[in-house]
Amino acid sequence: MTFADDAIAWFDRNARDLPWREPTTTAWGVLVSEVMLQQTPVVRVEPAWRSWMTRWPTPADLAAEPPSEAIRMWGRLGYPRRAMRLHACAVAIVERHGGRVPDDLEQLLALPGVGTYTGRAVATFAYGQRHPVVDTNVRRVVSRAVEGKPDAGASTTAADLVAVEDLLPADEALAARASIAFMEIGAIVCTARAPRCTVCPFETACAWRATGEKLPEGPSRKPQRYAGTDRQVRGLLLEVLRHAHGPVPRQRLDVVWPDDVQRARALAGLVEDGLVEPLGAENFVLAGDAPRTAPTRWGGDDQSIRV
DNA sequence: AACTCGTGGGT
DNA sequence: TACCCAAGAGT
Repeated sequence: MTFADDAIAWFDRNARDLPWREPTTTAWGVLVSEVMLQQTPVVRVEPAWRSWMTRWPTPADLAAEPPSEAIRMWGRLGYPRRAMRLHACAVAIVERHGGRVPDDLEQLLALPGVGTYTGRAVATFAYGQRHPVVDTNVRRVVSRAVEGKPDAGASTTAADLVAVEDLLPADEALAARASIAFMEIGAIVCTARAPRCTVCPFETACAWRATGEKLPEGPSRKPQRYAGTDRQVRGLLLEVLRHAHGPVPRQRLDVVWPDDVQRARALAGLVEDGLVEPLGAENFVLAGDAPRTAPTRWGGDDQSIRV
């Protein structure tokens, strides 16, 4: 038996029942799930994914609306730039690929918000191709089971892709199944802090298990602060803008954070990222929500019309 | 290569 | 309580 065989056998009995794994899920549904799952736990993604797919069943549906609607629907999933990139991704899919999510890896990787992991995940899980799909779970599993090390590097390297590809069965369909199985084992069994080695399909073959499965003492990654950072301030500002119907006066943003310098920097960052647009000197809206002025056939006065 | 970018649940 | 960490991408 191999790691892949054992992983597939385990997955067949233990896989979570997630909506984006249903056979009827489209490639767009898979892509949306993968972007939402970037750094966000499954339990929070699931309801958001259902709402999103109900409102925008195809890339063209999303592309037809302004980015502001995507940012609002994103809710509190975190890292809202992902919402904007997913919108840009939908637009690109319509423009470059006629509204169909491409099945070619190079074309996938060229889409906004689609990187090394997400591109391969879509090619593999939506289209059944054979690619190494390497996320934090897979890096950890391979690091432990194959290399005997308690944890892997912080990001995916070219060497990681090669190491994982070496584990994949030659058969395309089996390789795709092994990839989702490796991820699931990392998410459910071979977890970062409290691995459940006694129920792991790799228990007897695991190189790390053989060494006594010692976890490193300190934090393996650098501490991730939040309180008091620009990220927190951006979150507070965006929360106000998400719930606003019309333009938001600067004064309403001023009250969310006392430090003028930091607040201004955070707001400028949101504008720089394209999440927020200034409207005149003293008002702000989510990207795409600016009322457009259009000429009317009744005369010269500009009239604000929502488009 | 190192850094930024949200949010919330588990321990 | 504070800290860890979660299907990463872009610069």
